[in-house]
Amino acid sequence: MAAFGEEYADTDPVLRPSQFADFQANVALALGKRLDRSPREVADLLVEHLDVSGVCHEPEVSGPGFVNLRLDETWLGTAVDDLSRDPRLGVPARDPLVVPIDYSAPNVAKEMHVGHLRTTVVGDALARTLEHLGHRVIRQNHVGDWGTPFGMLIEHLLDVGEDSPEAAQLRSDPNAFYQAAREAFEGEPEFADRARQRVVSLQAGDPETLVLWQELVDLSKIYFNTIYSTLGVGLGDEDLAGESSYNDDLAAVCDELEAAGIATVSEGALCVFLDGYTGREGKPVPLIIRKSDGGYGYGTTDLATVRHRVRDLHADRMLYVIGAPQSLHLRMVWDTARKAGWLPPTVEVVHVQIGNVLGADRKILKTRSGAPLRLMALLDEAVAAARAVVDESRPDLDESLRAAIAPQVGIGAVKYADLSVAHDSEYVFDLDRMVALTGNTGPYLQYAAARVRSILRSAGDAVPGQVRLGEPSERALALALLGFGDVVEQVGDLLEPHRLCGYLFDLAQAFSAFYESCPVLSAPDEATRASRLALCRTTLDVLESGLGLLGIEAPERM
RNA sequence: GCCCCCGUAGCUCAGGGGAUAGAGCACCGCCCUCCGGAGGCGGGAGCGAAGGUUCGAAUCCUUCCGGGGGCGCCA
Repeated sequence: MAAFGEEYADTDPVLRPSQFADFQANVALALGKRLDRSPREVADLLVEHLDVSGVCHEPEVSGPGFVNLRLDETWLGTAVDDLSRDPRLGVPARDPLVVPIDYSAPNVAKEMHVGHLRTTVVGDALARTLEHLGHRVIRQNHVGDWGTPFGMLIEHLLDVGEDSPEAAQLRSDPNAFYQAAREAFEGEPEFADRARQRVVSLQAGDPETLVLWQELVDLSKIYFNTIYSTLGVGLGDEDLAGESSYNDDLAAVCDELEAAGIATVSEGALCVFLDGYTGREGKPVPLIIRKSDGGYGYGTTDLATVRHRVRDLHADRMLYVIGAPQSLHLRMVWDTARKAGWLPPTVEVVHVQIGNVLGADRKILKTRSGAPLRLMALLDEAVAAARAVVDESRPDLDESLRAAIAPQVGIGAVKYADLSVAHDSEYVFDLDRMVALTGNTGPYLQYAAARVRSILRSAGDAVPGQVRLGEPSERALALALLGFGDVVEQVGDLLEPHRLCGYLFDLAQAFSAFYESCPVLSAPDEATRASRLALCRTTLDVLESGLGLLGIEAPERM
C-alpha cells in the first residue's frame, strides 16, 4: 500500500481486521486534526492515495471515517497457498533476544498447588512461543530450596530417618512430610531452636547439613519431574536454578549495597529503603537483605538472581511468571537492583502476574475438607473426567486407545483452562466445563483437529491443491488462517497466551462453519475438492502448531 | 491508613481509543441431522456509580462504592 501522502509518512494508518470488512483502515483523528479536516474527508483522501491493485477490491469509505478493504479472492487464495508452504505458518521471526523466564518455582519438600500449576503452564507456553519467534529462552526454575524452612525440614528428616516411609513421601506426597515438620516447629520449642540453628549451619555451608539438604532436594526433584512429565512441560533438572545456587553471592550483595550506602542497618537487620514505598501509618517498607540473626531471606536471593541473569546470562528481557501478591516485593527488588547498577535501563523486566485459581465458592481452591489440594490428585481427576467424556463420545474405539487418549485430553483440558483466561485474572476452576467438548475448551480444539484429520484420512489418494475461494465460509476460514502469525507475535510481545487460545477457538469455529456449508470429499469438482482439502490441511497445521505453542497435545483420534 | 489487582449478559470469560460491546454455557422458538451429531438461524438480557480528557471511552485520568491481595525479619 502506498504511503498516505509524503508529509504524513510518519503517521500509521491503523489497519486491522474488522467485523465490517476483511480489513479496515482507520485514520480518523491523528491526520484529521493535522489536516483540519473531518474524519470522513480524511478517509476520502486516503482512498485516493491507496494503491490496492491485485490485493483488494476498491476500498470504500464508510461510517465516520473508516476505509473498508475487501481482499481479492485470488490474492487471498494465493496467500493461503503461501502460508501452507511456509514452515512458520506466517509467524514472523523476531530479532533474537536473550529471555530468561522464571516460572513454576515449586518449593522443595512441599506440595505444588494449583497456583504453581498455573505459573508452570503459562510460563511453559510463553517459553515455547518466544522460542518459536526466534528468541533465546533460558528456562529458570527458581525452586525454593533454601532459607528458613530448611532448618525445620532437615531436623524433621533427621528425626524420622532418611530411609523412613515418612521420607519416602517426599517423592509423592510432600504435604504430609511438610506438615509434620511444621507441627513440630510450632509445637516444640526445643525443635524450633534446633531448626533455627540448622538454618545458620546450612547457610554457613556445614558439610553434614549440606548432605541432608541434598537428600531433601533429590527426593523433591523426583516429585517435580513426575509432575512435569505428567503435565508435558519442558522443564528438567537442567533448568533448575534454585535459590541455593545464589548462596555464595549473598554476602557480596549485602556488602556491596551497604558500601554504596543503599542498604542501612535498622532494628538489627540490613535493609534497603526506597522512595515511594510506605506501609502502615506511612512507615517506610524495608527490603530486608540480612536478618538480625545474620541469615538471608529471599530478598537477597532475588537480588543475586537479577544480577546473575544480567551479568552472566546477558538477559535482554527477563520474565517473572509469578503470583500477583509478589508484585510489591519484585518491584522493590528491581528498584534496588537498578539503583545498584545491576539492572541497566536497557534490560526490560516484566512481572507476568498469575491470578488465583478459585473454587466454586470463589475462594482460593481447596479440597472439600479445606486441606490444600494435592496437584497429582487433581490431575488424576481431570484424566478420569476426560476418560468419561471419551467413553461417552467414542464407544467404538478400543478400550486401550481410549485409555491412551484420556490423559492427553484431561491434561490438555486443565492446561487450556489455565491458558485461555488472562493470566492476571482469577478464574473459577470447574472440571466439568474444562473437559467439555463444546465451548472454548482444550478438548473442543483437540476434537476439531481430530475431525480434520479424519477428513484427510478419508480423502485417500486425493491431494490438496491450489486454494480457490468461493463460498463466504471459505473466505472466512482463509482470513482466519492468515491471522495466525499476528496472534503469535502478539502473544510474544504482550505475554498473553490467552490471545492464542481465543484465536484457535475462532479458527475452529470458522472451520466448523466451512465444514457445515462446503462438502470436501464430495465437492462438485476436482479443483474445488483439492482446494478444500488444502484448506483442511492448513487448518490442521495451524491448529496443531497453535496447540503446540500452548504445550497441548492433539490426539490422532478422539 | 498506604499501595497493587479486579468489577462486562443468569453463569464462565473475551474485548490493543474506533461504528450497533462479543463468545461459550444455560434458557426459549424454528431448521438441519450429508464427509464422525465440534450442528445452523433467530430471541431475551450487560460495561459497579459519577465526573473529566477526546470527533469518538468498557478501554485513558480523578473521585466514590464493592471484591481480592500486599504492607520488617516465611517464600
